Amino acid sequence: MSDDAISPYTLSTDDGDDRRHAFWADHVADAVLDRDPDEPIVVKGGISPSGVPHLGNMNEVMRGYFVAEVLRERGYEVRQVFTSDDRDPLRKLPRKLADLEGNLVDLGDVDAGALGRNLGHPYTAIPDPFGCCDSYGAHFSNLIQSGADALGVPIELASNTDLYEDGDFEAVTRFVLEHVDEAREVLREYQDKIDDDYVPFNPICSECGKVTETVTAIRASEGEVDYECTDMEAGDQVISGCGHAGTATLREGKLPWRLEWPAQWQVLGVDFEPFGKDHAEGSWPSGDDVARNLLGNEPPVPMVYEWFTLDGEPFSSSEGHVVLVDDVLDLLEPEVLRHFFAKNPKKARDFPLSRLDQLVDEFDRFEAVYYGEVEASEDERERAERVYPFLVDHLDPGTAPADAPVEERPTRIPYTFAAVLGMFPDHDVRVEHAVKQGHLPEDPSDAVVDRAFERVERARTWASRQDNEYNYTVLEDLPDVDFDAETEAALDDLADFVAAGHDGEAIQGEIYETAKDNGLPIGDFFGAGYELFFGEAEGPQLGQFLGKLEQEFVVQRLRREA
RNA sequence: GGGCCGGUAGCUCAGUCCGGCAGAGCGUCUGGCUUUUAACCAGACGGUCGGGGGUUCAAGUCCCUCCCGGCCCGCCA
Repeated sequence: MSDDAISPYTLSTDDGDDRRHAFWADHVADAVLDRDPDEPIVVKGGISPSGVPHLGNMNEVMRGYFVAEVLRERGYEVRQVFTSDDRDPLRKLPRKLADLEGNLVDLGDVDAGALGRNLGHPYTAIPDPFGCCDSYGAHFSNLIQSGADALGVPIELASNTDLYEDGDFEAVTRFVLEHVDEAREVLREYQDKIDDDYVPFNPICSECGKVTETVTAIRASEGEVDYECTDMEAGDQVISGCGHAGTATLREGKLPWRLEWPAQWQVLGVDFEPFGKDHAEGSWPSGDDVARNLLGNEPPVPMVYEWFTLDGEPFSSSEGHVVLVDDVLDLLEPEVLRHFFAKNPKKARDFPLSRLDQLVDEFDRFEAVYYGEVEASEDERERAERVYPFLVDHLDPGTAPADAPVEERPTRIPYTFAAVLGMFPDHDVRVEHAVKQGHLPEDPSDAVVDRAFERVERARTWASRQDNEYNYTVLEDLPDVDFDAETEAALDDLADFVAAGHDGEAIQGEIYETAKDNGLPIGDFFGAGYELFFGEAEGPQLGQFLGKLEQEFVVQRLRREA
């Protein structure tokens, strides 16, 4: 490894002066600008379109985005390029796929045989299993693009296949093959398999279409190599070659990853690139080395980000433990999700679908701190003032709170209260409750209600998908019930208790008392309550729940009056 | 085994780069207010800053060491 290799842990490094930033992206932007980059400054990310692009993959888009936006705010022209490494060969069949709407689909539900026959082929040369896009690679690239779109991030998607076919990679590929000895020498530091016959170029077999590994002759000046289509090991299985011996141009193949990444930096002029921690100790040092000591380039400013988990478990496309951006945006507003990605990339975090309310509450506070509505520490305020404008559409980055038009400030209903509102099917009832609780102004305009109630729909979807304690629908009208005399008496007693004004905990206790006083088995009494309010045999903790509803409604329903 | 990143209140996280009283929200508890409340207000409880050692007038922050978790250390990407 070269001695001047730079640490990818950019956020852990000293600026070298007294600059102190509330936002990590400012720290990175400083590091980029210290290089005196030419404009447009290029921020890159990229993934292999091998399967379902889940929320974790969005780090690759969002981490770069915030740096790009900070640079734009400082007056620089910035391109955010995203490479789809779609010339990579399919090495194993994914167990789960996703259609263009983001719905997960089992491998068995598509033509798995057609996919299996394409092992070893570039993703862009494999038919789209859903038949909707030009290729397998294009299909999943589209999903990445729509994820970025949904979060309002303008990326320029660059297909590796196109970069090869259009000749953008030709010069650097030729250079590598002309300096194959030096290339081997650099790579040998990182890979055991580099012998004197190793050629860092993988031609695509003209006969069977597979990405091959055996180059038998190099004619760099003529822009050609000879190859033999030999067997290829992929994990624990072998993808067999067809044995064809042929000739390929430098546009008809690909560079191996350790060279391809630095080649992208050179061809696209990349100034900054974030990447997951899996690259930190592996391909980053080798890429840095290749860029400096083989290609003679300065590598981009790097930044390692930690991975996050989904409900405490690693993302796993194959096991279906994934969530896509579109799924998440059914549950919370884009700005809340952007806030999640604006947090310190050095920390491994959980994305808790089960506790999304906490994530939303955190954002609501962050927003309130920005607008100076709540007390906060100096650090917290500094961070909110700097970061918040990057999260929302209604402010430009760099806007100080004093300059922010207050009338644009969104009305937010606390998330769990929104979930409670969601239990009522009737719109007017929802509004009534929200106004009464002070979460909406008196006589709110339709526009204010519509905007605030977007969260009600989301919270309702959340309750339904999580099937949690908010996933119930309150019956608007008295259901057709027929209780015995004891039950009716007990319900009347409970109604009197509620009418006297007690909180949920007290009501819960009283339910037990009332049942006992009237000689009812407690389970039957709870059942009667669930029947009355939900038309179901079971429900949420009843006392707590009734305490959350409007008293008059509860009393009338308990008395079977409405 | 080696390298790297992380570990702060019950939960979610700021604060570590640059040493200066251990912080916020949620949750819990107490009280208040609203002639109803999950709302609102006030307060309380809650900590071995993973453990230990060192430097310092002063350490969550710097140094050493150990523990735990993740990533990397064959190929691929």
